[in-house]
Amino acid sequence: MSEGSAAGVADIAAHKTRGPYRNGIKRRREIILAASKVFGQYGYAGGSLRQIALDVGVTPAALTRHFENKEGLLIAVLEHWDVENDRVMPADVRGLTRFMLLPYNAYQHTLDRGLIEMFLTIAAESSNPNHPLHQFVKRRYDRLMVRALGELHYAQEHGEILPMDDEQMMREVRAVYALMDGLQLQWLLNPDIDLLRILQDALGHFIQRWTGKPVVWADPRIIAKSVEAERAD
Amino acid sequence: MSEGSAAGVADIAAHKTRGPYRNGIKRRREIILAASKVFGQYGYAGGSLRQIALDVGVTPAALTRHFENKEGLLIAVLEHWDVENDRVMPADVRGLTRFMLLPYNAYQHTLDRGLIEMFLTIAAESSNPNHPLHQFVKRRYDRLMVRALGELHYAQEHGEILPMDDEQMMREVRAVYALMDGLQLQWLLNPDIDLLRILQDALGHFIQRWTGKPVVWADPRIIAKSVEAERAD
DNA sequence: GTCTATATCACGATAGAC
DNA sequence: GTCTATCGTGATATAGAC
Repeated sequence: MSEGSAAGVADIAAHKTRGPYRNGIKRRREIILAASKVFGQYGYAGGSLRQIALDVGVTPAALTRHFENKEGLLIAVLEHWDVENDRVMPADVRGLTRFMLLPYNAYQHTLDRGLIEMFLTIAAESSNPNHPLHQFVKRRYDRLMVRALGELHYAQEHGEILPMDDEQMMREVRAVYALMDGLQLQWLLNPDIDLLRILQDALGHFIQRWTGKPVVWADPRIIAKSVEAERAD
Repeated sequence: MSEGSAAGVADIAAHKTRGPYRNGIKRRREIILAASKVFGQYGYAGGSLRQIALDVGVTPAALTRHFENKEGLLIAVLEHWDVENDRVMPADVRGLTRFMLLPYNAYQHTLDRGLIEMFLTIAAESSNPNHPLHQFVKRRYDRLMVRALGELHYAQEHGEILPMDDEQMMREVRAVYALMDGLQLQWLLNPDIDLLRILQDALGHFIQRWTGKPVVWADPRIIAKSVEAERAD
């Protein structure tokens, strides 16, 4: 849940160019931000359109003008943050470097508590096949896995890591992302833990096995730079 | 979320011995099982007392005779499964052995999908400090961490692992449980993944680092035996 | 594009009969 | 111990005025 695809860009772009929505795009953004906060705090089932509308300063009816219904709003929210995340973890960061950035990426997320709450809550909530958003969330996570697997392949093809068979690669990728998600859950329950350090330690051992060489983590100032990038919205 | 304390035993025992509740204990159990299913499927906020009552075959009013309110019911559910889990992961399994059993323990959980759904959903949902169950769940996870840390200490004192400082131990423990929780989340979204194998692989590398020796996993028949134990309810 | 007003429904909880 | 009946609340969603 810590990284995402760029689905939904076209959708948002459409609203930017089509006439009738010219003035609505700003309000639409406000709604998405408020919805992120509310869904993060109370989950999807627990969060109400009323609360979101109250936050924005409009009535619930105004929300259903911009988004078909509650479900559509959540989907828009998820897609919005997928796009946002591309700014922190650009698509042109490939191979092993992408994995090396994961701890920073997770650390970034801790700067906005509501986001982690939302993604984890939604993921757990929608895990049941009967949940209206199950397919959407499942596909989203599948894409994330495929993408990560591709990057590990890339690393191998470019000689960044020792040879490894496909099945093994998949297991490594799943373990790494499990680590990320699980640790973010722990951070939610106890924000005092040193998420960056624990993640670097654990991921470092994974990567060390992959490369056969000790891991050297980048200068912490990289964090500051990335933070800056994310804050610039 | 994969292992728990034995809190609540006294509570349940009281209902067994005290007169007025003599006949209520069976119904109480039915309610707890139904509640596990419903909370697992819909989360705490999303699950309703009505649905639980419908499952049991009584009216919602009957539920509030057995449990003060919705919150009290969920707490009873969590405590019930903590006790159940002690049968699979007995308290007298100490040190490194306890960690070696974690993959089987997680695998056990996959036999009853509702349980993983419930624990993960509740954990994510209640992670917000404003949630009525936040303190309860936080304390529960804290106890789990302290217990696990204690077992790693035990392993060190008995020469099962190489020396490690306290801070490092805590990080190792947190990483291991993050792995467990995160992988169970992935399993919920895609039950086809080989949870046992991925967990043994990843945890194996942790333990290998701790001991300095390769890990040999126990005969898979151990799984069958444990399953049998859990099924016997 | 946003409002007010409202339809419709489900929720948790309680009172009191049996 | 369980029932019926009901209260008060808050939910999503829609209709129609402005």
